[in-house]
Amino acid sequence: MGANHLTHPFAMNPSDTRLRLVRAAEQLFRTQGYSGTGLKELTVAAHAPWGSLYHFFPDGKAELAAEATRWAGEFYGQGWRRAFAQTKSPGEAIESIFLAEARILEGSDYRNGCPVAAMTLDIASTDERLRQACAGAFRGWLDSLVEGFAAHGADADAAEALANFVLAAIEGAIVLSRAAKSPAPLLACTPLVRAAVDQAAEEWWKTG
Amino acid sequence: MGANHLTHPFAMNPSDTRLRLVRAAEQLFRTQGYSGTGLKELTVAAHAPWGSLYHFFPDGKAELAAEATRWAGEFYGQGWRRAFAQTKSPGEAIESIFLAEARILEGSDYRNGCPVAAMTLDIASTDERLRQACAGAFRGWLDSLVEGFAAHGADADAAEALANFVLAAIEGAIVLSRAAKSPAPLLACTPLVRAAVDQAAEEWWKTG
DNA sequence: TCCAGGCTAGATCGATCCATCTAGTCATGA
DNA sequence: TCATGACTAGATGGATCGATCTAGCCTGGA
Repeated sequence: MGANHLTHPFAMNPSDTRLRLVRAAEQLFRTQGYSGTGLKELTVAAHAPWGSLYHFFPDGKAELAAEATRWAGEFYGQGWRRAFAQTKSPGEAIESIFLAEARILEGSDYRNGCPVAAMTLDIASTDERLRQACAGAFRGWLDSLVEGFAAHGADADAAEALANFVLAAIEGAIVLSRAAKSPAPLLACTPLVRAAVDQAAEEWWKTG
Repeated sequence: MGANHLTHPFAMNPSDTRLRLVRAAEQLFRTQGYSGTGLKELTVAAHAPWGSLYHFFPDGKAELAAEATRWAGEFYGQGWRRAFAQTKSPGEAIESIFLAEARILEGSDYRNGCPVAAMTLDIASTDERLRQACAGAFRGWLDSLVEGFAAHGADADAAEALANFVLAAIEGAIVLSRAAKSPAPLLACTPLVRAAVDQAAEEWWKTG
């Protein structure tokens, strides 16, 4: 194994076992849901020993799921912020986000949907703590969208409404594409969502 | 088997135990997902004896789920067709569908989401037969929307794309509202989706 | 050199899962 | 009246669930 008596600043840091658990959780929950994923299966996928799971997450499955949700929230939020930074218009940014999602789906044989949506439909009604974790992740994504819109002159209310609309369209289109095992629903939505965003942006431009 | 020299038209009909099982399945799957729902719990909710479950659905949970999905598909599809029949414009119909969904969520403390979406995220990657059942239900809903749009002069391609867009927005908005335990996301989407539909309808009117 | 503790490793527990099986009830029609 | 089969009823099996627990490894610091 890792015989590193490292002098390293990361010596007593989150061993990468912990990170592997979180990433395996995110990966499995997004494909099979929360209840559909067993912890045994999860530790095997993470190449982590069973005992480590309860070492890092004493509260068990729910705590791990909350962490995976938080992790996914930050990860995708950053990607979306990058999409806005690398494009010239909000519409362009949204389109790139949709197309990126289509690639993720195709590349995973339509398995890798949204981990937060999967968790929400699975346990939002059952586990209040996890419901809040999901709500927090969605809120983070909404914020990244609102930020992007505001940077192009949108006022707060309009940006919030448009962000909800865009996020809903993405989440829903992912579900449809997974069921259909085809990128068609996602791709069909893309130009329509983009048109709505472009139109809104034009409005901000005029009134701003 | 089909020994129906029946005096009674309902002689060999689904006893209502079967229907109760299907409805309980639809209800529980939509709130807790497929994997998150136990058959024991389900039979209790349906006031059905355990043995009846495997009498009516010899292939067990998956067969019951497929039937529940089909049932939900037809049930909601009819509701949507009614929405088009009772309104004057496609935009109005879509708005009424969104608002009806908001009422369902509020009335169930944000438990009753979409049963088909829940099934999709839970087992679309695992059980091909159930994935197809989900795809079929979504296809039925898309058809009911396409029909409604076509009745107002939309051409086939435009109607299909718009239907995908509308259905995705509904499904996604439901997820967001469930996570937030608030009708806000759904209500924020409504006017934006309606605007897109109204705009498309105006286009059909001009070109038609 | 030796200790403390972060971490690994897996045995094991009771609960619950889905499915099967047997036995019994009841209505129907010959 | 009696046989048939649809349906009810629940005990039971075998697998798997999440969680707990003990034992031991390994490393960095005393």
